[in-house]
Amino acid sequence: MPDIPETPNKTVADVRQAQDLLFFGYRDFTGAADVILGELGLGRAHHRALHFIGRTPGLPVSELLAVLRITKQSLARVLSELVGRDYVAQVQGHTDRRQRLLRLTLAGQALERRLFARQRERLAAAYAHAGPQAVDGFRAVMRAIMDDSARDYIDGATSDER
Amino acid sequence: MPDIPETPNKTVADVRQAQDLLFFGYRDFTGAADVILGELGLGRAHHRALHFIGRTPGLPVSELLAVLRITKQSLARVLSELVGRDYVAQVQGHTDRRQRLLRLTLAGQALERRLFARQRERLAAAYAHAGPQAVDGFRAVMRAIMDDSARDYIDGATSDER
DNA sequence: TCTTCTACGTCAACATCCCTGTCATATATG
DNA sequence: CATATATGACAGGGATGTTGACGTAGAAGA
Repeated sequence: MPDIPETPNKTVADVRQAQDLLFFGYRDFTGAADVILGELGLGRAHHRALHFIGRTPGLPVSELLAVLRITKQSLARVLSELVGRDYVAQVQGHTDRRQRLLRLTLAGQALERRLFARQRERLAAAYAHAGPQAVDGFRAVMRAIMDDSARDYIDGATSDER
Repeated sequence: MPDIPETPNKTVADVRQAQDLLFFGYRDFTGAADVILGELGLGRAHHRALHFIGRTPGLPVSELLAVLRITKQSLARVLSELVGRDYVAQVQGHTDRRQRLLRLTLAGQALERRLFARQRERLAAAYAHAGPQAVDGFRAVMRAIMDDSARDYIDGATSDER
């Protein structure tokens, strides 16, 4: 299998390196919040839900499902626990009353801030170390790696209330 | 809780954005290989093991454990399956015969290349779109985000045989 | 109004991947 | 020989994901 003509060695090395970078970077960035999550008996799935609810207050369940790309049942377990512990509140939609619009409670906001703080420390240090130009490059590459739908979501979703 | 003095809004927005970028970017990059893995009845854990074994042929089990940061039992299941399917070969260490040095078989190399190809397409397009300067920035930021130990590993581990 | 579609919740059953704890074996090392 | 290390294996459990089926409330069109 000659992969030299189609795939220069440089590209191969690039991809291997990118795999490494993404694996370690993602692991250590997300892992920064694990201590707090562990204390509370929560997992990363809870963190992800808190993040996206905090990011877009008032989003309906269906949208959160689409963003996380997990099934309704997987989310239900996580979400019911977050609601049960009073981190997340559900209110009936105004235009469509079938919807349950999700938002963080005050306790949920406080928790998310705690989780956030750990990741903030790490990221702020990394950004400062790499410099603003590198940060722009990081953003450009990460945006280009993800699916179109994810990129659209990031672009469209401001912190607008619904 | 006044977070304005210590944490400017700009930083807060940066961290939120970085969470989004890393979540979607990592998900879609790793997900690129899922189709092939699914066909073979393998999971991402297998892919990670194949990647790091292919990257550093002849590494002992203990080192793979340290890199992946999972327990011996978690790895054992994955590894025994890869060995059973003849994707990975174990050879006794020469200097320390207790060690089982891991390397990919020819079938393992072929599989890893297939998985690799999917991620390569996505990454090559992203790198081309973002440009070389952005790629440098991406690398700098990802390196700065990860733990020191991970950065050391990346720096030290070339594709040297052992 | 009646029918159909949509948004959501829930239950059962199961798969993957991770964990802790314990024990055994082979080999290295002092 | 005693101890430490590298690895393998077993029991049991937990978090997170899956598919499939069913029910209810409400929206939306014929």
